[in-house]
Amino acid sequence: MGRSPCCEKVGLKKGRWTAEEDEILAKYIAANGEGSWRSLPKNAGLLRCGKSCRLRWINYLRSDLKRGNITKEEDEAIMKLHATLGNRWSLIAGHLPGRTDNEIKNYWNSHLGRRIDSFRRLGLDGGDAAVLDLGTLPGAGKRRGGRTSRSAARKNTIGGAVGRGQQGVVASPPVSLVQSDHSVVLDPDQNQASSVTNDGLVDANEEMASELLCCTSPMDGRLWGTDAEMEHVLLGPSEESLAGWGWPDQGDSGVMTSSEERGGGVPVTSGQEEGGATGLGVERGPELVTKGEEMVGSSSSQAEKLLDWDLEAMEAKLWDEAGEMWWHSELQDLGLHGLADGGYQEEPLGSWLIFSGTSLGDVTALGW
DNA sequence: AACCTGGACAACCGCGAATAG
DNA sequence: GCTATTCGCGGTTGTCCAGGT
Repeated sequence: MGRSPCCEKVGLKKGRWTAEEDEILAKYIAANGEGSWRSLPKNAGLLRCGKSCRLRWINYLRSDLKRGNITKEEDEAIMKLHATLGNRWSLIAGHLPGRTDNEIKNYWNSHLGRRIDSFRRLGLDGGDAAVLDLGTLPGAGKRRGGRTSRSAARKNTIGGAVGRGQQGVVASPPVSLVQSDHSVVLDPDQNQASSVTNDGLVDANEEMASELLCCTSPMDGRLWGTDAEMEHVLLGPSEESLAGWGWPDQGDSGVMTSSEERGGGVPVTSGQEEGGATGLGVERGPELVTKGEEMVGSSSSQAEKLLDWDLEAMEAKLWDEAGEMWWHSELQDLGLHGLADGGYQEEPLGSWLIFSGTSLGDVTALGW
């Protein structure tokens, strides 16, 4: 049985609300209160769907809404809450007075998600425990519109270009792993992961903790992780650790994930699992590629897909500053230049970073 | 100066849950 | 208990705008 539309759509206005419409809606609700959204537009004299009126009121016109930029404290709260609650935006919004679920969702998609995505890309660091301040990462700070830099010219979402609006990282929040309605967070004080439900912490699983990635410190809001964890961030947990955790089995589901559509080979769940449980996306990288191993064929190709850094822009910057592509010669020194199928020919800098084990610190020391 | 591009945010859409009749 | 309706949520798309080319 199909559902009847929430309201008669013929002749109804769509798109941006005008100031006049806002005024009519606000006055009507002030006089009659919220609710009865279906009949509201007709009674108020608005050519809008009741659903649209509700959205407009909840997300924009309500007097208790807090306007203005998300504060640093709110930013940190969102990070922490998302690590625990996942994409349950309404629940997160419930902890942030004056903020709407839509606002937080948009903020996450355009700010925090990208920051974490950047962190994950930068996290292939052979050094000590990586600790990055979110505020220092790309995407931090309020900014409106406009192109950013040369790096913006190349689409840098997971697996490459995605359709407008998909915003890449949305489907795979990296800070927690979910089985059904459980998510997993890591307590930096105890260095262990805990399984979390809506009701709160329910059990700790140290074995899982050793396998799971964690990038967010719930305590101070900074990205956090040991070398091993950073490796997991980029290369993914082991097959065994994911057993029973709803890892999307390519070919079984019959539903092509967005990454599969892109041919990326890095499965990403759609975010909302069948059956109502909100599933955080789980992203797993290719097999671990160890420095010093023979780097041929699919392994190195997979590593490059995983690493999908903005290598073109990075190369350009290094070229600008160093005046030469010295990594080419280093690859030659490693005896790797010229491999037909290594993948690095298209991204020699990426290959050099992988093969040489150059760390984030090394790259940033170069001014990147 | 005109066009292109990407970021930010508002709004829409579809679905499931809850509720009313 | 069944069906229709309403509500609320999360994902997605559309639009605006400003910086880059």
